Amino acid sequence: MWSSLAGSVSPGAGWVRPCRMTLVARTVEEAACPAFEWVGCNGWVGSPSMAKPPVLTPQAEDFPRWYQDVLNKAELADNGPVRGTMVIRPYGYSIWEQMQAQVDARIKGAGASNAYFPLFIPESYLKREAEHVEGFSPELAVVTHAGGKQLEEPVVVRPTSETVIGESMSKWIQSWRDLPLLLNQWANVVRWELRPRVFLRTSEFLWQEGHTAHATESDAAGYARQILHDVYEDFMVNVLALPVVVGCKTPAERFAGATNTMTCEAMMGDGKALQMGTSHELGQNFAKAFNITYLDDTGTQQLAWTTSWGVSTRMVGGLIMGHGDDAGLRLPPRLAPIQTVVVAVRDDEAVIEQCRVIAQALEAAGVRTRLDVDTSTSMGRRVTDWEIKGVPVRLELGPRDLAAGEVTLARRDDGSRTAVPIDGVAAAVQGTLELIQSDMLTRARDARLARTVSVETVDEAVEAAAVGWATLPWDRVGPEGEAALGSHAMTVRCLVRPDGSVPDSVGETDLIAVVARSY
RNA sequence: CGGGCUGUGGCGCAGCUUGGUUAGCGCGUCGGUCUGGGGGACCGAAGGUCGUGGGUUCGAAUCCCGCCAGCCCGACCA
Repeated sequence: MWSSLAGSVSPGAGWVRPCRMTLVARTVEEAACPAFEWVGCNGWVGSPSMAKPPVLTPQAEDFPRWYQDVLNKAELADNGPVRGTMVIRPYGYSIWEQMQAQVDARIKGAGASNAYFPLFIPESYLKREAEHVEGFSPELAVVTHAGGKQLEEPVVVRPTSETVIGESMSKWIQSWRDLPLLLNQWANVVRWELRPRVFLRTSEFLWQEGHTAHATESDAAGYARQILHDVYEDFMVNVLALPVVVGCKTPAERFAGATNTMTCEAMMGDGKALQMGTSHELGQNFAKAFNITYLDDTGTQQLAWTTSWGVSTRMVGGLIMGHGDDAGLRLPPRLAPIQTVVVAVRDDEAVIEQCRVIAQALEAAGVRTRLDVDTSTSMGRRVTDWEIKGVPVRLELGPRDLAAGEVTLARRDDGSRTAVPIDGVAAAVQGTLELIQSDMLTRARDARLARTVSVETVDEAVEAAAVGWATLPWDRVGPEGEAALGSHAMTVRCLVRPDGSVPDSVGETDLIAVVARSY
């Protein structure tokens, strides 16, 4: 619909700003909440004594509670009746649908095709790959009874589908001509969780899981990286406006059964990290377990090399916590299900008619538009509601605007309001949407840099990661350092090269570890 | 699984210490009037087996015991 922004995807040099430890001393409150943002956005910042109580719990007061408030008041999701499950409400689901559509298009662009594999997996399948079953068994939901009697072999509800898909791959792949086999499925999966959080960690969630088989290790490695960069990083940076750090997981943090796990990590509004998506090289582990073999062009039987990769509804949580402020959600225009809302200020025939005309013009220009002529609800209430829902641009039209031939354009991201002529408003909105998209990315990147500190020791990293992220040489950490970080509820989120690029393997020298608290 | 806590209209809470007629409050919901440029005001209404089972008592939301559910904090995960 509109051209992609100029910003390049690759982080390049200078992706982390080295700075003094003094910056670390800033409290979370100071970093997250500059001043009186809670009063609303702009306009009146009345005296605190007169101010109404904030609609949402301020982030600086209680970030988890703020998150809960946003989920409720923006009508994104409820808790389900079974602990750890969630009900995704229509507005929340429309956000997910946007993610699906735009990720799916990129997946197709990478050559993969969608298919569907069963929810139920024979328990024995999981057991075929030792590390895999060990990693997942604690969180498996297992069906032992069905059809009124006990099953001969229990079936597990899929926690991920490497095993069933591996079984199909072994049937479908005979020759080198069948490779690469590039599959994807959109599905729900179940991982029984002890500490659930809506969107971030629930016992059931929605995701996309890609599974591919290749003739050579380098083909598999290349494809896993193609997905990582061209699908995930590109989507997160250019659509979600979240400047993710992309790197390799340490062996301790690897996916169960993988030989290499690569990740996109985003910083949330409270300085914690969130794993937004992963792409795995599975080596020949699953090929061996499921006998995925092919005849090469010399007639020799060979084991295939497989990959898997996924992003989930967790990204919705990342979007909320990555961009949200004390007035609620802030959606980047390219993702927003509603990009612009046209609000009629008064119950006035001419005003409402003009609103309709404007909304039609916007739709015709390809802007996802909502018309709000619910004048029985107070203006202030409607404005607040649209802000909580994070709609990027709000057009307010009342008798005063109409008389002046103007409409008031309010930006959700920075709270600014300007009058624009009604003639040509669609073009103005389109321009503003592009501006918001790039400003949100810039703001998020600056915020992350400001809270990322380069240090030299594990102890310094512990201090720095209390409020943000720390980077330090990986050879100063090692398995022992990783354990030490764990005792402070911190982890190495990923390993990157000094220039910010993704290592070929974690065995490279001079790698940098990114340390943070995480969700 | 170990430690701390909570169950009262849709949501958030008060009441319990010291038992006493009709269980309150805020938000939300519904109706109405005035309003309307940043969660408007007023009037009226609906909505509750006080988690559950037992016990004490003339009388239990309140005291005692059991059970259940949930929340927060410590080991795994997209």
